[in-house]
Amino acid sequence: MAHDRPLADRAAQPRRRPRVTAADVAKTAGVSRSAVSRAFTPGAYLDEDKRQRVLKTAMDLGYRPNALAASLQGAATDLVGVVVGGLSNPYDSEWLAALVSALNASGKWPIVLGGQAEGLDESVTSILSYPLDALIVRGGSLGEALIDNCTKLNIPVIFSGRVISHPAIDCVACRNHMGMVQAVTLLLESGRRRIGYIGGPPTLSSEKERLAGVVERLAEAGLMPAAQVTSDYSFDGGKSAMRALLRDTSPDAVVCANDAMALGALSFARNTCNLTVPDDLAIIGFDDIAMADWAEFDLTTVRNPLEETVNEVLRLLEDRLANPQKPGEVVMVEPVLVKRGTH
Amino acid sequence: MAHDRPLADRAAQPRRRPRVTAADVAKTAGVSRSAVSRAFTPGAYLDEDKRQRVLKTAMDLGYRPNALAASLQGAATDLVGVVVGGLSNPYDSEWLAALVSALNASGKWPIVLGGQAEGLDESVTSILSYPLDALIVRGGSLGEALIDNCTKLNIPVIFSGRVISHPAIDCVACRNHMGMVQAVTLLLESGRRRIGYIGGPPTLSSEKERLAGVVERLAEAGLMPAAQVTSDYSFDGGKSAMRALLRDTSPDAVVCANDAMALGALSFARNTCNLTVPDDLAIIGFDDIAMADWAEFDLTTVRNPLEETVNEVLRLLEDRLANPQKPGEVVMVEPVLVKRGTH
DNA sequence: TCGAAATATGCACGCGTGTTCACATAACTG
DNA sequence: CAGTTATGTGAACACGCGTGCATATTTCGA
Repeated sequence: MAHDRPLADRAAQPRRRPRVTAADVAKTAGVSRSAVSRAFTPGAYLDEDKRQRVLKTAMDLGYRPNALAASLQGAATDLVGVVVGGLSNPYDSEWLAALVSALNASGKWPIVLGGQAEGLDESVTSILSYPLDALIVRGGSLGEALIDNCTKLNIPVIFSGRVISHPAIDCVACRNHMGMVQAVTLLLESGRRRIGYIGGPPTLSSEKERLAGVVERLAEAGLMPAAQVTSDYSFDGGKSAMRALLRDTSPDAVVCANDAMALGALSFARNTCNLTVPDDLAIIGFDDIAMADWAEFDLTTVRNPLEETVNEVLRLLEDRLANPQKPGEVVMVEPVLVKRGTH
Repeated sequence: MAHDRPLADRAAQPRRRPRVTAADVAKTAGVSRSAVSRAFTPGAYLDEDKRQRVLKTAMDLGYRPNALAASLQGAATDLVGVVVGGLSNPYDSEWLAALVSALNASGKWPIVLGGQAEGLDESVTSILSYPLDALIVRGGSLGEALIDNCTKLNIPVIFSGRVISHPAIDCVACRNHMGMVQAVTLLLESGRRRIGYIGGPPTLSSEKERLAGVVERLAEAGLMPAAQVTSDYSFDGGKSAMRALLRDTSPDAVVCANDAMALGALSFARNTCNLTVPDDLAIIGFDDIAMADWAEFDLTTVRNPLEETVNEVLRLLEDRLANPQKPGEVVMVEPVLVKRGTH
């Protein structure tokens, strides 16, 4: 911690030159500091000539109001925390890119936490020292413990990809169960009967829902999963899972909990096992990432609508900021079965 | 702008409950506000019992020091701006993920700008209102105009993927020219003579270097590019470029300015034109993104070392913060030819 | 010409911190 | 016990800013 550094050291260290301040501009332009502040405040009384002079001086000195100091007076900071787990899942990357872009477009500035799972809780704790306007959390990347923290700090939390039953929390999530029912139904209709499943980390609520969707739809048809393996949502994880799965059983279809694993499974089946997809084996994924549509893969999958999800997150954010006391809202997004060439 | 909102409206709008403050904790715990501050400051004189009492109260109330208010006293904010262009290039996504992860690990909090090109300059201007410790800029996503702005605001700038000749700016970049020389040399050695090139946006300095590497190495062998097309660093762009290229010429090898385009080109050549790679046509990319190693592609490429780049960015950042006045540093990263199955 | 309304401006305050400074108490020292 | 030193502590200040308030200047109507 910087605090531990003795004061003598801190003085010895070359201090960075301080930022240009409104007082500096005032002195240079020969006006009062209030005038400088007013020059940057639309609608404030200030002689037009003087305003121009102040703005000119500010431009020369490279001054601009310090948003943090301004926020001390109660204004919004426009800073939004964004927590995303390990970015090994391409869908998370796409989600992050879309969200960052959308936040920027509406004048919010995302402080991003993620990339590694370890130390994430700690990072979130640190970031709560900043007066964020809100915190946006991707899926199961975080425990529910932080909700209390945020509530006490009056920082609204918005979950994406996970439903939280809490009176004042907003969520956007996909109907995972329904999506998987559609996928399995498609397989059953084309005569598949030995259907395996490659799942993600079993602790995630979305994973539980997807698994349940598969199992229950199969049960409805009087079937059980032909095999079931757990992996980590990554391409390589999908490959390993497929290896394990094919070692013990010979399914005629495999449903994967996300596209990255589906692509890995597909790759392993084709290139290592010389299986023909979909003739020997059907594979269906979940998410519909950009790569699913590439000719090499042409993956049949369940679309987890990205644009709609991000739009809803932003709408919830704006609503929440406009009315901090409103009750929590749960938005469900409808999955769409995308039939391509692997079923 | 929020400023335009009349005061009456702002008052009518439901104010968010203010954050718990040190004064609140002091009152509740029955101590002075100074004591609260000291309780959170390692090495400050404070009775241990009292400190525990304060911390307990703070925990109950959900208090934690406001980092922004604290930064007013001259401390570092630990906020770092990160500017990345449109994230259509997967290498940019990988770069962002690695950088965010590394920054988090060293206690810096990245404010991310990117996703769309339009309005990026404007966004950067907005974000400079915050007292950032530094600004990290990816490649050619931004004009040099902002350097002046940042210099005046005393915000250090670090470029990644681009060399800037400025006395006080740090950069990390790959020897693009050398990388392309290696790629072309490999093709020449295996007997290729009709070598085409698919380039990225010609305004980028890295693009100019890569193109120059290709052209000059060919010239050295007494050759000229068999064809040359410009595209946008995306997978689909690579497909289109390959279509255009094959319409007019029949090269025996194509060098691509990045992997995403190379994969698109590879996909088009194989799936649409039924060409055999590498027998009919060799394809070499640049970057070595994760997908290049997938069995479907097995792309021969020039590695643009990601981990090393990010490590250097972080080192430059720490050095710069430790010594704001030190001269700018240019770090060159060595590309590595990765021979796989497409040459 | 005089009063009132409109416009322009400086002073002072508060936002939430960390830290200095002066002071009060406790613990030693001789 | 008197004198010095260690240990705690609260009041006060500064950080950079926006804004309420009171005051100074100008404009306007009668």
